[in-house]
Parts: sequence; C-alpha cells; structure tokens
Amino acid sequence: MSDLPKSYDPSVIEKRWYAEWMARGYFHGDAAAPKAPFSIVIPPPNVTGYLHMGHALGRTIEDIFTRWKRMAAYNAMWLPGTDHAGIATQMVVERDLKEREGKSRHDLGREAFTERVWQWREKYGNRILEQLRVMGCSLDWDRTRFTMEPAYSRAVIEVFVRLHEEGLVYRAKRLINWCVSCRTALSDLEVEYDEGAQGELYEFAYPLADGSGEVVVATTRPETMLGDTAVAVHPDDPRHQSKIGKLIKHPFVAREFPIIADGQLVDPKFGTGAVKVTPAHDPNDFECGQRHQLASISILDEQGAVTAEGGPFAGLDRAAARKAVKARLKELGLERGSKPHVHAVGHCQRCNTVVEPMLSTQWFVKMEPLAQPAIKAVEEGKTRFVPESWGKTYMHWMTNIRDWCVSRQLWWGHRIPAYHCATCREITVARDTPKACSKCGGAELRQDDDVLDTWFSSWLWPFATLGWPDETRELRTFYPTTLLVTGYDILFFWVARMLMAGLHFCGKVPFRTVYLHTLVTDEHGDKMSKVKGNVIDPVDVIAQHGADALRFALAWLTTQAAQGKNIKFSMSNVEDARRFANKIWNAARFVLMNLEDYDPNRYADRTAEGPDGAEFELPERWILSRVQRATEEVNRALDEYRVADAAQAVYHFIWDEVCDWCIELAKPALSKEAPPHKLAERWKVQGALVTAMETAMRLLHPFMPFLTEEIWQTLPKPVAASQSIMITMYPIPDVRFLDDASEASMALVQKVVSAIRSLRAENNVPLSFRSRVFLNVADDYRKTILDGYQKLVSEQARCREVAVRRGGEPPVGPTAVAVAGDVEIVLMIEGTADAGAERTKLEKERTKLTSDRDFLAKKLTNPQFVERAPAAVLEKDRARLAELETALVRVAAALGRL
RNA sequence: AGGCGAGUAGCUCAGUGGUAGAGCAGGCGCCUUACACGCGCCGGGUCGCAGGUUCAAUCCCUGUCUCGCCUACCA
Repeated sequence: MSDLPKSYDPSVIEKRWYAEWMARGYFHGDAAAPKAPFSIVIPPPNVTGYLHMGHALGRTIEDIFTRWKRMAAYNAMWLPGTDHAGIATQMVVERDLKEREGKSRHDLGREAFTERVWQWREKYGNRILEQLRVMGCSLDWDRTRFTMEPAYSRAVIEVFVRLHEEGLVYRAKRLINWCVSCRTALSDLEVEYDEGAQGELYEFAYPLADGSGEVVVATTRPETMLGDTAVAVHPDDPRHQSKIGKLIKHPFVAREFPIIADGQLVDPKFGTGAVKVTPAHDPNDFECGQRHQLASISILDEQGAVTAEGGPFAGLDRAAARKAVKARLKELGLERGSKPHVHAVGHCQRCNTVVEPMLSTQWFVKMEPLAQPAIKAVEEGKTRFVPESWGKTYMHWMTNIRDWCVSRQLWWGHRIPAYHCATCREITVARDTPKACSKCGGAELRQDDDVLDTWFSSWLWPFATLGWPDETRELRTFYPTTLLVTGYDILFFWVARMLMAGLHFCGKVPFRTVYLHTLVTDEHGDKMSKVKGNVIDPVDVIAQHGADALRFALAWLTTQAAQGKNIKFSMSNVEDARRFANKIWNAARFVLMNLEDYDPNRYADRTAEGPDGAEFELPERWILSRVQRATEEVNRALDEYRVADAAQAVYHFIWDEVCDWCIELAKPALSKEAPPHKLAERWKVQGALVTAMETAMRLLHPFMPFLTEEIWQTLPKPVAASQSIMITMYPIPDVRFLDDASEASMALVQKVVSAIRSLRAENNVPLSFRSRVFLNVADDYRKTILDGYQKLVSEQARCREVAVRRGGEPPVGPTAVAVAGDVEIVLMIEGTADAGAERTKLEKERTKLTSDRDFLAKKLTNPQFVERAPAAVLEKDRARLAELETALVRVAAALGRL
C-alpha cells in the first residue's frame, strides 16, 4: 500500500474505473425498481457538437446530483441523447460536401443529401457522448435517444397532428423572419439583434400625384421603398394634415398609393413625421397594412434579390438594390439627406446573415392556450427555478408570448405531416401518408416540403424519450423528471416550451426543478471563441489534469449566480482542484501506510452502538463529530442546490480538518516509537482516521468520482462492504457521534496551538527548539480542559513542556506573550526576545481590544438596546465583553512586564 | 423603452439585521519522514455613493452612479 506513487496520476485510473462501472451496469436506472425515482434528461447536445465548457459545467452538475441521489438509495436515471439540430447540422454537412466534392445540396437532391447527413451523423454524431464518458458522467447509456430516430419521430408527428386537430397548429401567410443565406424561415427567438449597430437614416421625398408638393420620409432600408403601398402620418400632425388622402406617385414603378393617417404607427416627434409603409417587409407596416387594407408587395425573393415587382431594379441583390435605389433617387433630385442612426439589426442565429422580414406562408403554433397552464404551474410551484429569480423572466416572456413559426425550408429534420392535394389544393394533416385527399378524394397528394423547427422536437424531450405516446413503464416511473439542468440562454427556446408541451400532452410538468446555470467565459469574462483564441477545451483539461480536477473546479465555481453574471474560468481553477486531488491522494497514502494490525471488523463492532464502546481520546471524539457536521453540511447544501457550498464544505473538511488536524494529531500514536501501551490503543486512532477518510471519499464521490473510487477501494472495510463506492450509501449524519463538548475542547486546543505557533514564528524560534510554555487561564474549567490536553498542545506546537496555571509567578528569562481568547500564553524563548517588536504587537492588540471593548460596553449601557434586543444577543454580547475584559487585563499585564 | 441583476480584500467570488469570510495572488519562515501539487505564520476591506427605517444596516426601503444581461422597439 505504501508504495503508492507520491503524486496522483488520474490518467490510468479514470479510464479503468469508467469501464468497470459500465461493465457492472451501475449507470442503469430500472423502471421497475421499487425505489423513489430520481430522473434527469440531458439537454441533448447537437450531433454536430463537441464538448465545450458549458456542457462540462451542466453535465458536472447533473452527474453530481445523479451520483448523490443514486448513493442516497434513489432509483437514479440520467438519460443521454442527441439532437438532430436542423440548420446547424445541415450547414455542417453542406460545408463538408462543398469542401470534399465542390457540390451543393441541390446537386445531390433532397433524398441523397438527407442520406448524406445520416451518414455524417453515424460517423460523428456520437463524438460528444464519448466525451461525456471521459468526464465520468454516469449516464444510463441503454436509454440513449436521438431526436430523429423512428420512435422519437413518431412522437413529433403525433404532437403536430394532435395540435392541428386541436386547432393549435395553423398555416398562414404572415410576416416572418427570413434568412436569405439559410433560405428558411426562422422563429423570433432565432433572430439575434446586435445592439447599437451604426446605420444610416436616409431621407427622400415622394412627389404627390397631383403635383401639389411632396412628402419626405425617412428609412434605414431605402430599397424597401420599392414595396411601399402607403405613407402614414399622424392624424393630429398639423404639418401633414392637409395631405391625408392625397396620392403619391411612385417614382420608379407604375403605382400610386395614398397618404394615410395612422396614430399607432407614427410618432410625430420622430424624423419628418411621415412613415413609408412597406407591409410585406416590416412587422409594424404589416399591421398598419392590415388596418388600412393596403396591398402587400413582396419585393425580395428567398435569396434576397429584388423581384419583378421592383421594376428596373429586379434581379439586384438587396445590398446592390439599396445602392441603386439611392443613386436613382439622387438623380431624380428626391434625396433629402441622411444622418447616422443607431439601431439594432436582426441576424440569423446560425449564419449571422442579416434577417429579412418577409411575407410568407408558414406553419405556426398558437401559443397562448399552451402558455396559460404553464404559467399557472410555475405560479403554483409545481416547477421551481433555481436561482428563483429566473421565474420572473419566465413569466414575463410567457405572458407576452407570440405564435411560433415552426416550419423550416430545410431538408434535415422532421418533414411536416401535411399533404397537399393536387386537385383541390386542400391540405390533409395526418399521422400516416393518406391515400386520398380528405376533401375531394383526389389521389394525387404531395407531402409538404418543409421540415419542423428543431425545437419542435426538443420540446418533447422529457417524455418522448420515455416512450410517449405509449404509456410506458418508463414514463410512469421517471416522468415528471426530477431536475433539469441547463444554461439560461435556452430558457425560452427549450425550458418554457418543454413546460408547455409536458403539461399539454402528459398533464404534468416535465420537471420539478429547473436549475439554470450561467455561461462559462474565460478568466476576463470574455466569451470563449475560436476567433479570439481563448477557448479552454475540457478535453485538453482532462488530458492534463484529469476529469476529477475539471469537475471539482467547475463545482467550486458553481454558485447560484445572479442574472447577467458568468463563471469566469481559468486553468488556475483546475490547477487548484488538482492540488486538492493530490492532497487527498497523499492523505490516503498516509492512512494506508499506518494501518499495521488494523482490523476494520473489530472497529465496526466496537463502534456499532456509538462512540462509547471505544473509549476514544479527544482527537477521535472530535473528528468523528466533525464527520457528522461535514456530512450534514454537504447534504444540506446539495438539497438546496448550492453546489459550490457543498464542494467547499467537503474541501474544507478534508483539507483543514482531516489533513491539518486529524492526521497530525494521529501521528504520535501511530509512530513506530510509540510506547507499548499506546500501541494497544492504536486501533482507535486508525479506526477514526479510516472512518474520516472513508466518509470523506463518499461525500466527495459525486464531485470527484474517479479518485474517490480508487482510494475507497484501497481503504480497509468490514467484510460486508459494497463492490464500489458508487453503490454504497451516501453518508448521513449519525447523531450518536455528535459531541459538542469535544468540539469545544478541541477548538480551544487549536486556538492555543495556533497562538503558540504564531509566537514561535514571530520570534523566529526554530522548529528544532522545543520551547517551554505557560498557559495562564482564568478559570478552573479552562484549566481542567487544558490540563487534560497539554500533551496534545505540546505535540502540535512542538513544545518541551506545557504548564497550565491560574496565576503564579512570572517565569524567569526571556518570554514572548500572546493572548488567545482568555488564555494567556507565555512562551520561553532562547536568546533575547525582541522587546520592541513585542511591545508594538501587544500595543496594537490592546488598541483593538480596547476599541472592541468600548464599543460593546457602550452598546450594553444603551437602555434601548438592553430593552429591545433579543435575550440571546444580549447574552452573547455580555459574554464577549467579559472575554474582552479578561484579554485586556492579560495584555496589560504582559506589557507591564516588558 | 421596460424588466432582471451586480457593485464586499490585489483578483475571482461567498455571506449574514448584531462592527465581515473563502480560494488564488502577496510577504516572512520552513525539505517538521503523507503531500514543496506541501507545512506554519503574517499583512490586506469606512461591504459603490446619499438619505431613510431600526436599539442595531454590508444586509431592509428610497434615491443616485457604474457595469452586466434579457425582452420589445427603433420610419
């Protein structure tokens, strides 16, 4: 055992254990198990995806909770899978096709191209799942799902058809967002606005048809004037009132259109107070057009080129058209100036092309009826958000929800189950390809070319993955899922929609708790991007420092962050975690090196009824009590989704208590030079040490699964122990081992030891010099405690002798003095003490003590405080005041002696 | 424009109605036989600013400044 290497090397261990866990089937959640379920569905990564820090964070959190609950005897099931990611995947494969063969998808045709995407997916689509294995994620791989697999597709079609039957899916000609590069419609959410883009507000004049003058309008998109069908002014605007009802003659195309009054569209304070109205290319203008029965003229085609409606500009790309229109207006003397104008321009989320509002026939989902129950469910607390504040954001969006454009003009995705009749143009929506038109009986039917928005399949994920629409055992056992963990960036895209779908199709919320984590940025708060070159690749991190280090670093940083704040991640976080792993490794080495003659069964027998059976010394009673505190703290933190607090609690328990004190306190008893009577008692020290370590490993396992398994396996355990730490019980506090008195005594010992070390350091007393120390105490209680533990103090503070006394003559010779609480510590030092330094220090301390004392004294003589403050606070302050008084006397005395 | 949120140690962040904590960084000293990926010690904060409530405010309220995010709009 003692031949473990001096440093921890994760590389070998991690691979070995993951394979072992898989082989033993530990990750599988049995739908028939008679245990309380705990289920999570993974946010399915895109098949094009590779692991990035955001995934690493989310999956670490999920694995922490899954492993924790699994150990806590829940029927834990964490479902993996991938998303077909319509546009993203199609783009990747198109690019690949272009690079390899110089072909476009149109060269291949729909069927061959789709086949190509499937091949690509077979080859690369599981890459990210492999990476999750490297991270140690305890996913139930038998349940891996894919949003385009037949069973899942069936659910998607079912949902579309049902919504259609319910009148919640409709087809309509609406103004939608169109990406001329992806050549598809987009939902509102898929349009990103880059705020504050510097643009131009261009003004030009429309001549009135009767020659009586002109009206000047302003626009940021001059080319859209080709589709103008009105100019609107405010009805109360005196500048324009006389023009209302007059006609404008379009300068380029043979068309006249009216000047209308519209108080909704026009803000008289903006620009010239006259607005050009282009119903086919602007959402507000579209609505205005509806109000006034204006014609809608589409002047751009699906590629962004001007249509025949654009007259002389037909065929020009929209950018060229803008230039040409401006040039022509100038020629005609209609240009009226331009000024810089900051406004937001919508871009395609996938390709960053400027999105055009276009009039187009698309499929929509009516959202308001779906949103109502989902709003109610959150109001009633059926699903709660962590951090809570996200609930408000959710509510805001849900109460202002707009219909969802779900059709996409792509090839990769679920084809819409709508069939167009060639004879009567009726559309039949059906689960299976219909034989004949539902209206005229015509047999010539053509399926709609469009596919569904990727999110139209994702929003079914929590139940479609469990077998819906069939009423499966999986669904009964694991739905609603317990927890959903995802980034806040897809709150609307995914979380809100899942709530709506879950309630609508299953009648229950899809998850009880939504944990929204932050985004991970680089250490300066900048988004990681390949272009900037600041990407930290989790796979590299794991290769360098191990998955445990990465996971622990992320867990450490995972506070319930406020909105708008990110996790600033740097390699130094991982290095810190790695040092922690190494520390644990070495603590384990120490324990294992000192287990001669140790019998875990004997220890288990003697402590089966609690600590009394073993007659422990203070360090053992103390650490076994601290084990319970740590256990309590970690469980509570996890219960409350405080991941960082949980990680930090284990960290401090292991490092500060087990390593810094427990092991140090154990050393004398374990020493080869220990006297024979001590040797007989050694099993208690070993037992407490092993217990502390073993419990610590279980507490830490959800965070650092590999290291804890490796160490746990080597620790001695009673014969009936499990095969793996993964399937042992998560620690729960054992109140029989709680020992307030021992914790208080140990706290005093620690305080005194620290004070002595401090004195030694300040006076440069070398480690080799064994000092004599006098501890002057105020009461018999303290004296009794310290008398009992003076041996511990002298061992830990490296003293020759520790004498505890109440008063008595000051020792002869040079001393250094400190006060720890109300214990005065007098350290005999060799040579001369630095009296000046000592005086300065003591005086500083006196100043601090005095100010504290005065503050408290004043407070305690304030009648209003004494009258109104709670008794507990009063009592605490009085005790503190007494302590300060004693300490002051000690310091004053020490100063007097100098 | 509306909403959400943040301003606490050099940095990154916790935190509580009773005069503040962690990790890292910094300084000093140590190879004290588990660990130098380590050990011991030390320094460092009028808790953004101004008012208010309270016996008591870093914490609650109001205002204000700065920063971040979200939604909508921007002819």
